[in-house]
Amino acid sequence: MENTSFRDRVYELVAQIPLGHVTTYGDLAGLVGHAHAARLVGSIAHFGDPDLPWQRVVNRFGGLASGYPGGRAAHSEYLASEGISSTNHIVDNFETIRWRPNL
DNA sequence: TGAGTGACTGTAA
DNA sequence: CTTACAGCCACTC
Repeated sequence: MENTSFRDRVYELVAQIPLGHVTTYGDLAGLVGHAHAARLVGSIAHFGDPDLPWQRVVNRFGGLASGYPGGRAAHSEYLASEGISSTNHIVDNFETIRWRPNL
């Protein structure tokens, strides 16, 4: 029995994001089978498990999230501590560090 | 139980 | 930058 709810799949994926890499809400949503549910990923991020590295999850532009606790500044600094440099609230080399579970 | 809200995306204006 | 519409599911109240 696979209790594969949308939320559980997102948890698994986010938990598997390697250090120094990031992914997008749309990608996570699509990977769990709901490409139009990017919003869900955001909701789950807010109400879900705070221990997961949501800071590695960014929007389609590779930019920082809107409601991250502490603001985008905190988010950018958090990413910097993982080796992810960012400029103007947009992660550097976004396409390069963009992680995918199929890889 | 039901309504409201949301850390998003895409297209359009 | 803004607003608007449409789509998805989970969470809070």
